[in-house]
Amino acid sequence: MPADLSTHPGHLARRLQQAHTLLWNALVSAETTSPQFAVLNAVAGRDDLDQRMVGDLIGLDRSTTAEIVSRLSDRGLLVRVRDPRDGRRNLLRLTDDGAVLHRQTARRVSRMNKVFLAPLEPGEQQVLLDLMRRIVTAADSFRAPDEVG
Amino acid sequence: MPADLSTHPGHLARRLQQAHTLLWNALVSAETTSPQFAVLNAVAGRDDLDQRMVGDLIGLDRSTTAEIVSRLSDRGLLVRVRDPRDGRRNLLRLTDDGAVLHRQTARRVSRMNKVFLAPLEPGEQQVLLDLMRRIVTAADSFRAPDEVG
DNA sequence: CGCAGGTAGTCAGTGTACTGATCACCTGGC
DNA sequence: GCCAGGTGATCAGTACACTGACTACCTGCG
Repeated sequence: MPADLSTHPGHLARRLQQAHTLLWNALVSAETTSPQFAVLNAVAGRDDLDQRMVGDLIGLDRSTTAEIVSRLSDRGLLVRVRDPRDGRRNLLRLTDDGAVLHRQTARRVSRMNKVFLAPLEPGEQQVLLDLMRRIVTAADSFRAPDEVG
Repeated sequence: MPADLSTHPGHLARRLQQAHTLLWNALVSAETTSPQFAVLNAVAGRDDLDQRMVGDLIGLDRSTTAEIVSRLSDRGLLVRVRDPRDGRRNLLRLTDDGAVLHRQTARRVSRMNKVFLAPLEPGEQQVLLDLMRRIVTAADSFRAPDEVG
């Protein structure tokens, strides 16, 4: 009677993310989460991004981005500055601590990604990333079909 | 300076799940979430499962399973019965409403899965599911390395 | 200049998802 | 029969992730 969830891409995506979180906590950091790293990474080396732009870059809505930014800011990893030229925007900038943590974390993340994908052959790893990317891209254009006019 | 997240499997897994949730709300149900369906699906056609077993089947910890069960129970879709033979366990059973909803939702889910995977060729769809499954399985045995003695 | 419409941020509310602590209950050994 | 250790459920706390409502602010049109 029940359906076999191992043929359901949504279920597998959830399990995949779950496995990733587990490995992240073990090999990267238990303090800085993967979405937090995504924010640090987006802001790294730039000084003109606001929260909305960061959210767009990494695929998060405004509310969630604000929460994550607020945690990073509490930890002194980045600062929120009101844009003097546009009073609506919060410009985000890494602090020195934030830049150091970003570099350190980035190195661990790339090691972790290797372990995460290790059950697959190198060719298969590329195929997996490519197929996931194509679904995500297709869904993005489904979400905002404005580009084509 | 910043890393390219489109080569990070964890980031792609999050985006994939996000795309899935969007499509689920549009094509399956905005009331019943995917994890809620997973619980209904696990319980369907059985009468001897407790919360722990359901969580193990679908890959959820005890706390999250309890929360989801509690929401489904509030909506009258399943009942929690104390096992008379083991006072620790909550046996879960679908109500008639729950069984009807499960069947209806299952049909919509299988349609939705086709749409979700539509950007890929049929062969590629199988490859994607297989590669995701292999990572998840490998992570499961990493988590609980007891089976082999 | 002044206002209409759009935009960035925040807030409230809901729903996963986890850890760690606690309680109730069962089981096996004595 | 009792107690030590294990197990199922619950609770508190933290962190995503979304929608919808609201505020502050900018921009362009008249």
